[in-house]
Amino acid sequence: MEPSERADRPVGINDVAARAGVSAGTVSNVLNRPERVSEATRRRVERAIEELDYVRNSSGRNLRSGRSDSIGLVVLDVTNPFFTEVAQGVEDVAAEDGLAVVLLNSAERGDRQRRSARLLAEQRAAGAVVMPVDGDTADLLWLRKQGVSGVLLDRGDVGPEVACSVSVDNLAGGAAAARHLIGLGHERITFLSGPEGLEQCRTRLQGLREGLAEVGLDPEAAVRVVHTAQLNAESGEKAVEEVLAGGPGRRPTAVFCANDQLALGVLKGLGERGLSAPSDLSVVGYDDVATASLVHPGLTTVAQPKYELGCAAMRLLLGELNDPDHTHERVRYTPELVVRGSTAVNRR
Amino acid sequence: MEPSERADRPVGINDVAARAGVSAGTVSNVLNRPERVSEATRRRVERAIEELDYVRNSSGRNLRSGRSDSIGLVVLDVTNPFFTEVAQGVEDVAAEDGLAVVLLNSAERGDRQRRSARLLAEQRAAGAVVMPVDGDTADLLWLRKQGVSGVLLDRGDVGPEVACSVSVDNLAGGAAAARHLIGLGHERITFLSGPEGLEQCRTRLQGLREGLAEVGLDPEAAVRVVHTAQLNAESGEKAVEEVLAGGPGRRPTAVFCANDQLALGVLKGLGERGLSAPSDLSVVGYDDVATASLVHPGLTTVAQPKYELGCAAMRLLLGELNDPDHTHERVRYTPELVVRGSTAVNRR
DNA sequence: CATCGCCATTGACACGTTTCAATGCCGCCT
DNA sequence: AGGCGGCATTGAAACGTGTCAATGGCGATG
Repeated sequence: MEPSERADRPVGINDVAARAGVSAGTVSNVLNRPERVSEATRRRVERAIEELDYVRNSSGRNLRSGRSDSIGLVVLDVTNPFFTEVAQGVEDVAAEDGLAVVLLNSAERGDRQRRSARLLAEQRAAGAVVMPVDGDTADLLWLRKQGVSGVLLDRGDVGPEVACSVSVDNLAGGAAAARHLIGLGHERITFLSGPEGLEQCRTRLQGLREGLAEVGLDPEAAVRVVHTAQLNAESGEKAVEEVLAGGPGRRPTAVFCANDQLALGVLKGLGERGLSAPSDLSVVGYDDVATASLVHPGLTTVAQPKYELGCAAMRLLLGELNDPDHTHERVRYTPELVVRGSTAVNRR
Repeated sequence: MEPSERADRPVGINDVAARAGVSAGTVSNVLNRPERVSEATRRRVERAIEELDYVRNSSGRNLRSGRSDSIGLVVLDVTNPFFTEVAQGVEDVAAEDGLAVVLLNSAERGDRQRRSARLLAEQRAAGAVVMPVDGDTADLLWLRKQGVSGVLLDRGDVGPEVACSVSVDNLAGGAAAARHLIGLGHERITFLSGPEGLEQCRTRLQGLREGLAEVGLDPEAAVRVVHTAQLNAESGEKAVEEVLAGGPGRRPTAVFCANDQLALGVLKGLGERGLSAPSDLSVVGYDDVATASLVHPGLTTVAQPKYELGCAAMRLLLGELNDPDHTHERVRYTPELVVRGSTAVNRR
């Protein structure tokens, strides 16, 4: 057996150069600007690369260029299908330009978001797509100050003078839910919200109220708000009791949840009490995650274009990276109501 | 306003050194071995770091050390909650040791798995946790040859002489499902499998057969296999027709699905035909994803310790990274059946 | 035949960090 | 007082790559 590996020292560009009988610079050219090197030597170099199993060292490369060729995607909860679908969109578009995507999970925690931002800055990431915790854009701005272009996605808000952003019109989403429920004759609606202070929830609630006001209903009287600790199914399930109990007025005939996860929890909670949607309570969710169409009855929900959201964000980022004098853009989608079985006309 | 940023050249360790009136080496020491530097200078350096907003460049650091401090996690489908829960486990354990996790999505495609492996090799990742596409461990082995320690997770198989691995006993899982269904009086069972050739599916099926044989039933007569194109809900929904049609014998009274996603699709498909589990068909899934407990009826399923799987894999990897003379281990979990409403005694 | 220009290739340097042997300083012991 | 040990700090080298001005060879042109 021949000594195929002369030493355990990793093989570098110089080893390849030696083997092919050329200089290191030429090898680098073969890798990065193949057109500048003659056919013959290019083949010799390529063979050497293959024979030595050379893989280039991106530390060296990035050090030299001052920039890495991967972008970061900071997501609020890898476990939530909404975010992973967004991630798909980002990945697919990034792949078109040969950029690698590093998926980072802030788990809705400010400290982890900060850690992620630091990591990306240390790696001199080419860019970042950030869905900020609690709409806290400080880390995004810090990243930009460090020279890492960042795009804001889905939450939070910054002026178009500082960064690109992609969002969905939560006001319109809330209003769409309102119109749907009104059309079915519901006039006492509970809004099941997440933790207090989430801008996202507040806006959807406001949309709901405005939708009610549109047809002359008094939002204050018609809607009651219940807060939960987290935007997940468990919280939704626990909240059922409080939702059903009703407010100072009567028991509600419909509930509009800030989130599909919450809504799914509510559906489960109803089942456990021998009740069900829509006969005992009409239920509307928000997001249209895959599960929404799998449960029975299907969940009526305000659908967000998740995949497109990711694509759009990545496109904006690419635009900023490639175009030297780029001007920030704001892309805003309008959500669409998807009607399934969890809502029906009010019979009370 | 003072010129807070003298130039747009990024600030490096030398700028910090100059500002603090020390050498670059000392700054490096403050960062990496603070105990070697005197209290006074340490504070001076820390102040300079803060004032200049210095963040260290990991390219330089990694170049010097020959190794990066992040590990890669190659996952089959970011969209599937099973994998994201595993990812959580990996992340949490990695965080204990200050390692960053780069989540890469192979999307069940061999070429993307290869690309991911290449990326990790180029970055000289500290290690990798790989869930191989089709059990194809070639890329894992290649990574190891490149000096990147890799742990095998959930699928595929390599001897303990080449790498650590973590898996769940699919044979036992299949048998558990079998015993449950037999106990309920089912004797004609359809196994709803994924694409042909998936080792994972084959083993679960074999477990099912062995479970039946245990009580003297003829596996060949009792179980029929239906293949789907993908392991997702859509495929499951489409397969309902074929499942219900039954084989050369009678129509089945129960279906055991290779995957919760498939099972959820089946439940939906039944509903669309005015049928339901468990009265028309008992349904058993595999994985116990969150949705399994949210649908109505709840999905009886073979639960895998997803989070623990991720933790275990990362622990093994850490062990290999820290212990110079490390010997590979094989960790194997036993799944547990979770009984919910989608299965009942056979009344036919 | 001499000169010019073109093209492929080279060689050296820069990127930002870590490491390690060498330096200088101070206090302690004899 | 002189010498020695310990400790904080320094300076230079090294990591692997990309870039760019300089080099050398070759063919074409006058």
